[in-house]
Amino acid sequence: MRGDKYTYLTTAIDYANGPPHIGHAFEKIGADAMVRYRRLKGEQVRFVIGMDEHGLKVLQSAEAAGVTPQAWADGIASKFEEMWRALGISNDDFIRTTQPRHHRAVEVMIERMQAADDLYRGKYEGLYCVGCEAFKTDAELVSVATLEAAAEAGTGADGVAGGVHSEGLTAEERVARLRCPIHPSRQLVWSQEENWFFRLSRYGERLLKLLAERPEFVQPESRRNEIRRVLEGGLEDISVSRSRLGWGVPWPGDPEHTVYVWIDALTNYLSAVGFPDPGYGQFWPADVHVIGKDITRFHCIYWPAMLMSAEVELPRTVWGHGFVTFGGAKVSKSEGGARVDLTELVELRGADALRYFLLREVPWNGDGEISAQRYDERYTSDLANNLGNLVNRVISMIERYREGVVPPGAQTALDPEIAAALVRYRGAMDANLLQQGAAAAIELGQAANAFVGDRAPWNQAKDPALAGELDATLASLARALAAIASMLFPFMPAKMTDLASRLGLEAPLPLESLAALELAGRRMHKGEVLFPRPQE
RNA sequence: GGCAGGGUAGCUCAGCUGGUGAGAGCACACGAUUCAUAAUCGUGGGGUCGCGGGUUCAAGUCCCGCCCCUGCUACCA
Repeated sequence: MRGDKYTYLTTAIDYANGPPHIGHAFEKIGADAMVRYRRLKGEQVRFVIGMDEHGLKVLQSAEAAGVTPQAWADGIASKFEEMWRALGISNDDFIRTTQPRHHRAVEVMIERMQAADDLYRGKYEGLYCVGCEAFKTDAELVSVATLEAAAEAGTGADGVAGGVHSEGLTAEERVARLRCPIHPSRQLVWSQEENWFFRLSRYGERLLKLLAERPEFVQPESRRNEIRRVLEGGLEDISVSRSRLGWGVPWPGDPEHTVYVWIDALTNYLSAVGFPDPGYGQFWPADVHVIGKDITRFHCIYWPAMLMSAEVELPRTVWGHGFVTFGGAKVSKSEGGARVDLTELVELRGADALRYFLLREVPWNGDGEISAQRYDERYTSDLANNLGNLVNRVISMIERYREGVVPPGAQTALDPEIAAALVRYRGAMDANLLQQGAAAAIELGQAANAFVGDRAPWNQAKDPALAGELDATLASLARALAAIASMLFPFMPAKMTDLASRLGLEAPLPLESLAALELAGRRMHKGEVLFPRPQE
């Protein structure tokens, strides 16, 4: 219907001020599962991940490390790319905001927005921290009273969480009462600078209309309701340039300014597919922007408004996933995730087990809690006992009773269960409910295990008159394993490719081919235990 | 403070527009089985369904009040 249009799926680009942690990984793993599922359905997919490398924090990190900001960004970017390779993330491209192709796209966006008369020079004023060389918002500030309390408690300023409510206070009151937690001894300055502004206020009605006509634009629903509330409250124009910050895309025609984060970072989704060259239409509009729920506003308000202004088609959906918490602590991208070392977690049981665990444990449309104990339990019960053991016992029996070759066999009671599991699986995966998709596969494993008990193939094998029954038992079980290999491939690409090869297949089969699957004649081999039980 | 969502077995959660004895998975106990990774299958114990009122023949399921948790409340990404 859409010709050879690719399915285009993106993740948020990560900010280059620190190494990757589990919050970054959760998002990429989930997005990768969505991508691999779509490929399994036969879609041609473009999957892009990237880095946001401009801005103050990158500059500061680079200075602290004594390197140029570009060198700093290069280092961080390579760490991220290494991690994505280690986790089996199948992105086709890695866009970086310091690349020339991105600068070009940003410039064109600005030119178009300018042509629409949506950009103007205005004054931005607010509390400015001289130490940080940056304006600060309420969310980034603490009150003097809070600092004093912390000092009394002996915890110091480091542990103080930001976040104040200063609406209604005069500039003088704000200066007197609020401090930057990074530079608590310095007074903030009420300052102003001339910036470029985007007439976001023009787009409120059109955005409300967008939500009404295309509710799927913001998913899941809980995120959509939040966005609607913001829109109903009315929009103000936003400043989109900075004059005191050098590290960014120079503002076209006004090189004293650099492009501030919104137009810069969000435009990556276009620059990665070649915008403004006409070929970008092969990929654009994006089918799904996968993002963390904390940045839905930027993707569901700023971004579509910018695209409307520039007369570029809007993405189809924005998916705002939730967060992983570890022992109650948020481990999102912006919180550091210091309590869980991602590299250690990958090494513990391998990338595939981690991918499975996260997506099985944390709903893709909400938050979830993980722990080391939980990982143990989930791995042992789902992967080692249920699935791994099933693979082992089925292939063992085929080797023992049929020389390792799948016999031709009639349908059994298990086959309708395979079909039913596939229906549930597709329903869940099409709705991006990855957790439920994984559950459907494991439930099929449980059904297959129960089926083995019911049929007792070891008894069928003792009576030559039951040879046909035994054939049917083994053939059905083989079909179940092939189905599971495909269903779990988006979650565990390496392990399921391994499983497929043990089943005599080159790779997990496309979903379409599972309906009328015939494996007779395939030679199976058991191999090493697929998911070893944790050693005690 | 306002808005939104949530508080159901030890843990993670299903329970849609009110109605047969309140469920699943994991964990635990017992039984069965031997193809298999001390794995598997079956059975069972265990819950004042946040608290207090109310509507109704009947309420986790509706209404009111309260307590607790989470998210959002716009220019950090």
